[in-house]
Amino acid sequence: MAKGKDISMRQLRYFVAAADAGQFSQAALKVHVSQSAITAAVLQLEQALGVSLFERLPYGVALTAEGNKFAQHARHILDTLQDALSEPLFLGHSMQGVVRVGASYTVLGYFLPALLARFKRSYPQVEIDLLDMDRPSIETAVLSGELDLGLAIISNTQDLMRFEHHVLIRSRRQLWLATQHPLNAVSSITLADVAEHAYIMPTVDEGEVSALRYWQSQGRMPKVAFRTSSMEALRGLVAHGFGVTILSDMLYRAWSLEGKKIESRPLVDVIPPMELGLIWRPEAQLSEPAQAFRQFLIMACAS
DNA sequence: AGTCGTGATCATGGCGTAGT
DNA sequence: ACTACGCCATGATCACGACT
Repeated sequence: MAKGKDISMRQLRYFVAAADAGQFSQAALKVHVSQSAITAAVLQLEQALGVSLFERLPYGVALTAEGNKFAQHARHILDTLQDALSEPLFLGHSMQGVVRVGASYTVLGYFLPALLARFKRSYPQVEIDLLDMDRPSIETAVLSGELDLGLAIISNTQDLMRFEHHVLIRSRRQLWLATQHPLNAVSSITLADVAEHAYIMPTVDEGEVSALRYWQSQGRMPKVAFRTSSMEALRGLVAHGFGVTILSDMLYRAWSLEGKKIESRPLVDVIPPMELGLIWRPEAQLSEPAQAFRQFLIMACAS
């Protein structure tokens, strides 16, 4: 760094885009600049750092070991900046109070923990009183005012008009199956194909009701071999080839508890996505901390 | 003067295809 | 099965312009 060149946020943005895309030209499309701008930014970074960040391949680029490490830092820097820009820090540190939040099982397990940690950093004095409840109980408690906010799979909610709501996440539903499962050899999989094979029915968070809804609308029924409310059991059964299931990407993990691989494949039939959302009482005057938490979730999920 | 972006152009290497 | 060829997408480089 003899010339004392500074590293800019722009360079980091382009670098991360390139690392994500694996191709400079694709990264260029994503950040709306020309390919040469990406090349230049990466070159400048490499010069400033004194290491090569990418291995140049015939088709695209691949991160080097150093590049991979630096990419983690770069992502963290960009995230931190994003947080700083999107969160009202000036209010956050002084704000105090309790927010009563009800969340259903999968929301609690797969969605909330990371977000709660981030919220805590910005609003250290706000306490989130988190309750594990099923969706109908959350809805009743929100309407009666026992809860400030409810977090649930609102694609299951019958009459959403009773609430103010905001959809935080739409998650595509896909087929989960073992690597060696015969369906994995089929190029485009339909519900009719799935109906031929043993099906593992998840019962947690109304999994059965929501599944049967789209099965019935296609005029078919799954061949249910097992029912379980345990996600880990479900993963284990799928990974060992005892059956397949259809669940949202939010819940998907590539490995079962024993470390066996689980594949996920799209279905050609139209299956409604899982919608995770926030509900609150229509005419309720939310407390400041509750408003802050609501706003935080909406902002965090928008990006 | 310095920064950032663009488009034209170049060299490289994989891939498909036609011919043997 | 092998080879030679041309096509194509890729990243690198350069000259130039806009902006501050």
